Amino acid sequence: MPLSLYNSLTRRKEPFTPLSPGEVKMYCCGVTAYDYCHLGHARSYIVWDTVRRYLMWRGYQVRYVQNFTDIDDKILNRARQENSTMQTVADRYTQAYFEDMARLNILEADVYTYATQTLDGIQRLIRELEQKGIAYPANGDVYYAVRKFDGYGKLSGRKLEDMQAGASGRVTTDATDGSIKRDPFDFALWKGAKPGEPFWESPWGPGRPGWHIECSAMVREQFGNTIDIHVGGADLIFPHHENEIAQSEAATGHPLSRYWLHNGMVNVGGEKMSKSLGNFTTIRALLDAPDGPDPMALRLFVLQAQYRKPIDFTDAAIASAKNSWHTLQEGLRFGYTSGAALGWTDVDNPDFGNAGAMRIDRTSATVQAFEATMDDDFNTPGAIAILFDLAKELRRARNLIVHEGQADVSPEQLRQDWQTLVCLAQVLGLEAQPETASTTSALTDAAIEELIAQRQAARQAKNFAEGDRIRDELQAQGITLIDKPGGVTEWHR
RNA sequence: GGCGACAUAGCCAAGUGGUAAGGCAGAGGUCUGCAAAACCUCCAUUCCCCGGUUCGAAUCCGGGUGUCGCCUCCA
Repeated sequence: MPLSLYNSLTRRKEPFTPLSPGEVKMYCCGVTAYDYCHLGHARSYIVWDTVRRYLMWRGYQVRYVQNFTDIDDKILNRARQENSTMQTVADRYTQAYFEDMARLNILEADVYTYATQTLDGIQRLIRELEQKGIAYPANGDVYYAVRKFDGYGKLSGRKLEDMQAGASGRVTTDATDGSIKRDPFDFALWKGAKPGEPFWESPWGPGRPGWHIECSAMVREQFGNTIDIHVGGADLIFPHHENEIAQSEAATGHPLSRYWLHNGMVNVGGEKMSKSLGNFTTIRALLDAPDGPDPMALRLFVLQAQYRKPIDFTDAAIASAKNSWHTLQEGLRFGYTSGAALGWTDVDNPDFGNAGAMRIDRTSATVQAFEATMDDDFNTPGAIAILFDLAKELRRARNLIVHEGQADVSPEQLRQDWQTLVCLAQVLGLEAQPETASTTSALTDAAIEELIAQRQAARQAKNFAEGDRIRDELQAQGITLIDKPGGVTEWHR
């Protein structure tokens, strides 16, 4: 069964066939580096990271390019506020971006592009558009004449006439924004620098590029005329991606991208999370909160909804994701917690638990079901349900081993299940680290046994308060006690 | 006003013609001094509403209602 994905350009699901067999050229619109990333950004990059991972799992060689917009009015405003420079501000938030994404287990792009490093390509593109009569200079600015491009509106499904007619109340103010545009929908390719603003020299005078042109130039520089998949937030469809298409296709005469994928928004109380509404939570604020979720729980929160649908960010949703992650995590740690008890001989191997080193049966019913689900436009909620089946099976086995001494499934079968879980989870970017010493206790086994004996004595003396105190003390150090019939107390870390 | 989505249990969420996955929360039972952990079991006769097509619809068609996004920077 082929991988099919929903193409915003055609507004339907289509089978995926790349330009060159086995290779995928993928471009993702990145952030404007003027502030810390919020959960909307988190969702977008988690989703595209997952798509990329799945394509790789499916055997495609993926070349993934993402940009940083480091020239922009908002960065400029920020720099002015702090009496700093655009570059300083952009560098700071670019660095923060890398930190946040690493925590969310988002793979680094093959190439990161920066507006400040693409000036030549940008100017070349603008010049071509100018030569073709599609761009026109005006007072140091350069604008794109949208009416010169027949396909304008094909991605967002709108017509200039409709926008003009309907937008009467909102765009009329355009008439006062200088009136140097020939049409209110024309957009800036180049902005002339006002006194005191940073600038780059150009054939049209000193200035800086408009926002949309950088992506067109970057894609062309990195990939050529046409790529396979162009992704970004749904809020970029218009005008950003529409304008990218207009710029690139008018210049090259070729389709910019064969498939356009867009992720749904993160909502708060039913409204889009955004800077302008002020209802945003940054990734780091959420993760660093006293009772904040594990980054993997956040990842799970995002992937438990289909990527095109809106998701509502609420405390309850995060709490649910935390608990869900706990279950998955237990399953993922199965090899570390129970492998030795099952007689697995390679638990001390450096590669033990490493998905990349595992061999699993890709024809198994479980893997086939996972692929069939993911093939349907990256149905991660369905895929996660499969992960839960495996994780619960493993958790059950682990508990049987802890409580009864042995599981009711063969070590070989458990090995296969565990490896399948680890590998499939990794495709979704969900990974659990083995419990480290810091999360468990520094107590020696002997010390623990001694405390348990003390508790046993207290309980026999009906001094339950003391007994419970010892139990709580051990629990606080990550030691769980299990009182079994017959006065026997077992424990595990 | 234009364009586009979506509406499934207390909450989140799959499922696009064959009789409702999964997660969270909750309930009961076993066990316990009480717990915890664990194990077992239960938890939508029904998919926003009204019509229609069909042997059969959450799924298709028509109409309605509601919510959201985009039309300005936005992941």
